[in-house]
Amino acid sequence: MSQPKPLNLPFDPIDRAAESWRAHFGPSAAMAAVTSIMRAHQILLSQLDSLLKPYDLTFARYEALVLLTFSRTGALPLSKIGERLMVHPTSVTNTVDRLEKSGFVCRMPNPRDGRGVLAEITDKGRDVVRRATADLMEAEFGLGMYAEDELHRMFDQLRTLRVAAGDFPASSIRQDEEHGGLL
Amino acid sequence: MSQPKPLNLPFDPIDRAAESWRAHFGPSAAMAAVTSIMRAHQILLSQLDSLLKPYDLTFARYEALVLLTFSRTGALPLSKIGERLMVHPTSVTNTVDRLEKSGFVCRMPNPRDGRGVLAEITDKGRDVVRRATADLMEAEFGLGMYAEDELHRMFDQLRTLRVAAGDFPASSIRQDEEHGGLL
DNA sequence: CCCATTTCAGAGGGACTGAAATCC
DNA sequence: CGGATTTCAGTCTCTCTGAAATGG
Repeated sequence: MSQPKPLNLPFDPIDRAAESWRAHFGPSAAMAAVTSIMRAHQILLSQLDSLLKPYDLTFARYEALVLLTFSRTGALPLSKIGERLMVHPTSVTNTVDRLEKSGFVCRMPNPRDGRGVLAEITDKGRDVVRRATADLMEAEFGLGMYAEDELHRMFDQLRTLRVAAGDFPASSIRQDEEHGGLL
Repeated sequence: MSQPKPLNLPFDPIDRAAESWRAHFGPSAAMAAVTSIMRAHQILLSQLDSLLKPYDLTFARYEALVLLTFSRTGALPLSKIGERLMVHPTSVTNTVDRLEKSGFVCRMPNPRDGRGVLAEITDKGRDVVRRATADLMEAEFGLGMYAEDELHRMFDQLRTLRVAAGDFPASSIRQDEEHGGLL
């Protein structure tokens, strides 16, 4: 990932593909939607990663570091990190390896479970989170073209997909988190 | 990528992260939205890729093959493929390499430009597209939990991001493609 | 000569499998 | 013992950079 590349086509490539799709296979709103999500992901990830590059971070590593910032003691078992960030155990090991090499975390034995390992954020790690977060919020996470209520609607809309995928039960959704209405 | 993994948390990890974010850095709807897009991408890609795996295809390779199906002659210059699919030239070479090894396309010299190379879809390629497409439409591209108007709104909403990223000009958007209203 | 197209070599990140070690 | 946690080795796909070859 580097630049989001301007692309600068004279037309919408996804819309054009959707038209061809309609002609060949019949209408499929899902095809246009899924392709849009793929492209949105690519745009956002490349913007965020190039923003974080000067800090020797990727978005995945930044997320892990922020999670540690949020924890009371600044330390979490790797298994907990994987659960919260929804990534594979071996990916957590890899992420923590890189963060450790950068000096942002250090591994500690888990005093409450001899099997476990804690990743603990260092002062250097807390500092880099502060500076990187300021940059990300300034850049509005690459979503500055949306009003706040649009962002809430996007969150609500995509949550339907996450619930259907079995991430968590719909029953756990808090009432005041519903933004799809007339707000 | 393999399974979308049930995850089965008792709570929404993104919502929980958003709450912590609010407490530490102040409210940021953008953070929750961008994390949702990341997770949605992960869920959809793993579902589609595991669906396409029996056909020796990934979603990226499938997209290229479909693009060739849509072309009049069944052949396109690699540069055109990269432009339409929004991928790097070297990624196109890689994609076509794999499709060629699977026997789904073959490389031909471009009769209209000695520098160029055409990727031409084979009969075997057309056949695999037919079968894979049937599977994908049956699975509704992993978006079967949404009504059609919701999918249209999602497309419209994400198009704003793609326009802002410079993919194509807003002025090229066709009027009858607007679904954000009262449809 | 400059530019476009494509390929190749190499690096990087992320995600996965399977096997092993360690400890509950 | 079974089960959980973590690591390691290895594979895979995609993406990018830089350099080269070819031809408009």
